[in-house]
Amino acid sequence: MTDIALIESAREFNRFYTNFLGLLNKAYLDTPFTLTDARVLFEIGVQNGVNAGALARDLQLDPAYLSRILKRFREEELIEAMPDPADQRSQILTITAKGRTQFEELGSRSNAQIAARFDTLADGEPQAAVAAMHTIRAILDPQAKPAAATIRPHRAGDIGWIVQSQGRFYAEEYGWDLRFEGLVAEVAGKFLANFDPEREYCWIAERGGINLGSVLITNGGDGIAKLRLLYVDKAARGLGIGKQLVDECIAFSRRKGYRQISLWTNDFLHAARAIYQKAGFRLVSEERHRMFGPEANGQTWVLDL
Amino acid sequence: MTDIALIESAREFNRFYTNFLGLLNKAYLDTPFTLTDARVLFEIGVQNGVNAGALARDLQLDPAYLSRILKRFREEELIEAMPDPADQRSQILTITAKGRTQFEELGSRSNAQIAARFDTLADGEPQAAVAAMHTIRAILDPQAKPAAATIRPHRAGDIGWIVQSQGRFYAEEYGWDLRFEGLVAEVAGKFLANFDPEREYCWIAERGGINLGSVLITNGGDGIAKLRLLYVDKAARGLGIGKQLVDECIAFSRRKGYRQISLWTNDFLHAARAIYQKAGFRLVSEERHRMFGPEANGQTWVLDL
DNA sequence: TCAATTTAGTTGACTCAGTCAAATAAAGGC
DNA sequence: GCCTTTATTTGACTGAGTCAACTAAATTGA
Repeated sequence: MTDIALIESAREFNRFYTNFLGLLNKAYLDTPFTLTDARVLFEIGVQNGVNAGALARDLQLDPAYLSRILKRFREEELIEAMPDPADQRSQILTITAKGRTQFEELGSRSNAQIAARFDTLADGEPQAAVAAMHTIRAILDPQAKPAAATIRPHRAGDIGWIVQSQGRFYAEEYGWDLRFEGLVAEVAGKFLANFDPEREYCWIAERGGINLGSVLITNGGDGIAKLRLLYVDKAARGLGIGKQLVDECIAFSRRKGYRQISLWTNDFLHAARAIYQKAGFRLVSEERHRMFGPEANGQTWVLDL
Repeated sequence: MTDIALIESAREFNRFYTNFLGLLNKAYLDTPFTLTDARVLFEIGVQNGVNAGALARDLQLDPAYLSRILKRFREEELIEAMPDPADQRSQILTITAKGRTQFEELGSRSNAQIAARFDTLADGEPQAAVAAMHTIRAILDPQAKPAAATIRPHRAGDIGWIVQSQGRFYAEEYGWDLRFEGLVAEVAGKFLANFDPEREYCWIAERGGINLGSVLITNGGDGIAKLRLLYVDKAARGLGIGKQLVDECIAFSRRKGYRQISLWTNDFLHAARAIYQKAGFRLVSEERHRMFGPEANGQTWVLDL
């Protein structure tokens, strides 16, 4: 039986968000569409080829009411409907070019609306809000498949993100002191200050605007690529992101003609070591250290290319 | 300018939550009240003695429509309305005993509804969902924000935050390239790596768990304190945070026996320069540079202590 | 001090979003 | 082959919510 305080907190949020959405949704008055119209067109745009009955269920609309909306959309040539070959009773809905234009117009207006709201926020607040939205969605709608993480090159702010998230992680999980964060900052700072795009790279894993992971390749000289600062956020572990990042490093290093990749890790990072081992890295040395407070076991691994 | 991926994530969540609330709100069909009725009674129950005009604004309801609902509630003896002594046009609304009973009945039904949903979740998930709701509320609801920022010493992750937010800010506002972010990372990294708590400090301005500003004092040798990386987030400007941070620096530097504070800034940072001038700093040198791409005018200021 | 304007709330008239029921056509089950 | 169920459509309707005009009270400016 869930704690009453949690329930009341959820209800209070729901009252707040009902108002918040009410404010956002008033904007549809600037278009000829009602909110429900927009929801319908949008859903057809997103899952092109949807079944009308499924649409009514997804959006919790009265089928009779939806039918009228769809009829009007057909008349306005925003969508096309055709009988499902598998079941002549059912209708398959697809968006037309004209409908796609309208869909994009609605999308732009909606984007502008959220942007206007998010632009008033402090740096980090939109990310924190969206990360929280991802959390709620994942809990309340487990069937919704989270979008796959994409991997992209670094851009402004990412190096700072690397420093912040890894600094915080190692402090909280392993009790490492701030010298570690300082080292990460210096390493990452040098990477940017002396960046050689021909032989060095930084990959960022991201989903829905939220950074989830990172890794760098730097030029160690003598044909050796250095794999540094591999990290996957706790919330995104087990999804194969770490492996994807390491695979990118290996492919890049081969492409750039390095003869070997070398990396330093600590033995308590089990998931990372497993990735390295499966990728063919071998352990070449090991040393205990207290560089950041608690005693730890540093390891150097290499992969011949 | 907020990242489009964040905006689209927020919109997707809004579509999902519109449906989720739609499902919850259908439950009102089991009572004689509409959703709007319930929102009205609930809000009067929560802020007993509310002004009718304020209620209409808070709930974004047409005053004519609200008037009819309130009339019906008066007839059903759920609420009482009396003219505001301060303004006879205005009505003060209070809930009656009967209304309170109904308010609690609605509350119970709503609690049961959320409980039914939360009880299907795994252990810890309701807590995680509600924590996420608090996060969203705290960010999006200006009224929920504490007005004042607090200033605290740095902790794990803050240096990364400084690198990220300033790196992004200078890139977006002034077109500086990533070498600036690299420099900030190195400076801040050295600060942590060689930190002398007796003579150096980092202050962070924070509100509601979100960082809003920062500044460092480092030991420049020869009795000179260096003021570095002063920054206030766009969303928090004009609140006096910058001045507070600079004041902290001056007080600390005097306490630690420095003879002078020195700092380097760029002339386009007008607000920062105004703070320095008001604090008594004087301009001692100036030089044009292209360290980070576009040409800029660097300035060194000092304050004798 | 007074007239004009604005504000708070109410009532009349109305629109149309959405619901319910009955209809038709197609599919499924026995 | 017949009965039941499902998908969709259309007719009729309700009532949530909007807009305008009204009254009473407060504010503003001359």
